Amino acid sequence: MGIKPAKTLTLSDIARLAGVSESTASRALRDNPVINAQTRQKVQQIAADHQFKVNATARSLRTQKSHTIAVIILFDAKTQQAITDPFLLDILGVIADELTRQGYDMLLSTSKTTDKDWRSYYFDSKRADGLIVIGQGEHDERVEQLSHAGVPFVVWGAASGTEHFPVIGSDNRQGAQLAVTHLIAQGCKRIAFLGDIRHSEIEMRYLGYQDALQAAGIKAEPALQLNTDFTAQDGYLQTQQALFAELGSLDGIFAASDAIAMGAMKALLEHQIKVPQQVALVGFDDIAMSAYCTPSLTTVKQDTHAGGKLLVAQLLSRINGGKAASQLLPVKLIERQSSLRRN
Amino acid sequence: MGIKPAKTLTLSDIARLAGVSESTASRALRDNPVINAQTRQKVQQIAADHQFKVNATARSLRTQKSHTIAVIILFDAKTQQAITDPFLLDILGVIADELTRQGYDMLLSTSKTTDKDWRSYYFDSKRADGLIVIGQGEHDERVEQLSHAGVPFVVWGAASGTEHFPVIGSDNRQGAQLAVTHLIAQGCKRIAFLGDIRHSEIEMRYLGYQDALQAAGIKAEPALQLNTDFTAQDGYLQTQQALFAELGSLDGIFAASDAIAMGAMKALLEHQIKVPQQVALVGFDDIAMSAYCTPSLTTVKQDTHAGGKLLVAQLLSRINGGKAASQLLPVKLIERQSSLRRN
DNA sequence: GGTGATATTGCAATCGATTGCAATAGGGTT
DNA sequence: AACCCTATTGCAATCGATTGCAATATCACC
Repeated sequence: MGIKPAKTLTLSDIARLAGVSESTASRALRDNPVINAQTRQKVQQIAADHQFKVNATARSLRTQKSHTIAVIILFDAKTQQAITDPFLLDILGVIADELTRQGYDMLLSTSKTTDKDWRSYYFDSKRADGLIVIGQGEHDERVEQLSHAGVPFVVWGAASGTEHFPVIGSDNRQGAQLAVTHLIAQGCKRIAFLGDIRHSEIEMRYLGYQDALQAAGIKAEPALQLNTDFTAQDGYLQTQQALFAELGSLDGIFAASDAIAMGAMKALLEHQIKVPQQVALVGFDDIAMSAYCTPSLTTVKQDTHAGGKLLVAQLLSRINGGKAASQLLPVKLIERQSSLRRN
Repeated sequence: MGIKPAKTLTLSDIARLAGVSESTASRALRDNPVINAQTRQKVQQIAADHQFKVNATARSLRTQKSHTIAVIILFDAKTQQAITDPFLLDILGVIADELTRQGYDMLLSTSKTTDKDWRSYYFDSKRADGLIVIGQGEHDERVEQLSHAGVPFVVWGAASGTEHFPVIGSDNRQGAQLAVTHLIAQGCKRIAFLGDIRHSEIEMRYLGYQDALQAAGIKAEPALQLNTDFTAQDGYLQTQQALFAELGSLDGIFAASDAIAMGAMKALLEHQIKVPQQVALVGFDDIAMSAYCTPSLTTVKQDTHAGGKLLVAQLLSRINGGKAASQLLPVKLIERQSSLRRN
């Protein structure tokens, strides 16, 4: 409709147009019942006609609420590349939708960028009312510090039980146990673990791996635990390089993420090792691609939908003066071709 | 260090502590050279000691700049699930890092959530100084409207040449042509196209597909163009369902994204069709997983790094009163197993 | 007609930082 | 000693919306 200079309107413009005071206009727009119904409608009509939007900045300043949540994605200092695991996208999407549904905006940042002081940067500066931290990294002290600073925040990760902040996450230990028990049931005797146990979540998965072995009376071999970054590339390299010596006798792999598993699968197939006949393989996450590689990947499905919603719910509760509690989400084993031998 | 009540400090507190006026304190913190060096240092020292951070809201209100960019991810009305393609994560990560490097915050939203009026919501409300729109969807009118509203924004997508806003994107047509020419060089004669040509980017890829066929003197068969969503699932289903009749004679597939390609590959392999011997396959994007499926996927690599940086650079230039121009980024064919027959 | 209750509306302060302009203090010059 | 210049600093207005409290209007009821 032609180019408008589009000098943005302010509340006072709307008030003037409606012939009322700014206070009345403000109250009318916020549906304050104390305002006469006719007045309210008139003001709202005029505001709508002019596409007026309250200046979020001014409102935030006055109300001391930003209605914004900062989401911080932590990841390896080592991998240090941009966020990369598809699993992150999953949960990020859920969080984004859920926050919007609740009337909050989402400020996104990666740990790479926001170097040090999230508290100051996001909270003290009033950029955000609260924080969602995804992944604890290698036991990041920054997270622990936050809890001493009175900042409302929740973490996606693995609770150790000793931390002073709410942690929402999958039951990693249980999931790993399911996975490895399944491998054992398929006849595997020597099962490798691919993952970096310095991450709390992975550590839990490692414990679950050990639980399953122990329950089956199999002795865990430390040589079969291979530190592996969260990438298909490293899954490939580790499998290739480190497992070489073991390949003859290895008959199962539990990878701490689907991306890692796919890398491992590539390495196995490249060496003409049959999956699952010679080596059975299970991943973790159930990213979209897992069902579509060949053979399709058995994996432990995390309920990202529930997780994202819960993160948001707990954080908002915390912001509104309530309590937020840690919570463990159930996981589910998805059996596919990469581990099913009888099929 | 114990729990501090942590009443957030304001500039006036800092000023008082330093024994200067608020104006002096403000100027000192902003390194205004008019302030005496000693005074400046003293104020900065005190601010640092108390971990003081300027209230971003108040600053924004006063300066009329939010130093925030809204990133909007558009996607299918149909698929309507949360953002899902790994490719998005790639470019999103680059944009996030680049914005932070430039001192901007990033507000993220998906089209699902922000229903209609981004202009009002993000710009008029002063939530953001500018917008980055990723993907044009099925020729979204909202994008065109933005350009008439004086909002600084840039789009990741495909330029048609007629739009009134800057579009940054890969040379999709050229990329598709490379891919399909490569397939033809591998001996393919009947090549299918998987992708939804209602998206401008995909439309360009389709044109490139036709270019290559034409250059080789092969007649394009409309029946071989299959509308396919951006998911492995739909790639699988389309390949399975629609290509059935053609499978005997089909010898090549060009998928408009790697995710689609992986779904297609699954369908092919499931039906014992040898890739690449019977059907050669090429994707688009070069997501991380493409190198690690089996056979590994030949694909057209988009330069997300350059793209993200360019989007940010152009937008900031536009915000600072300069011009922003559309730009086409070169792409590269990455040859892998899924299409290499002679190897 | 008087009085108190109720429904609406407006005044003015406030959120915290920034900045144009005025004020002050030294310093140098003649 | 008078005067101008420069270097620093402070005063006060401003950004736009919200909200406690006061003001006014309206109405019912005795």
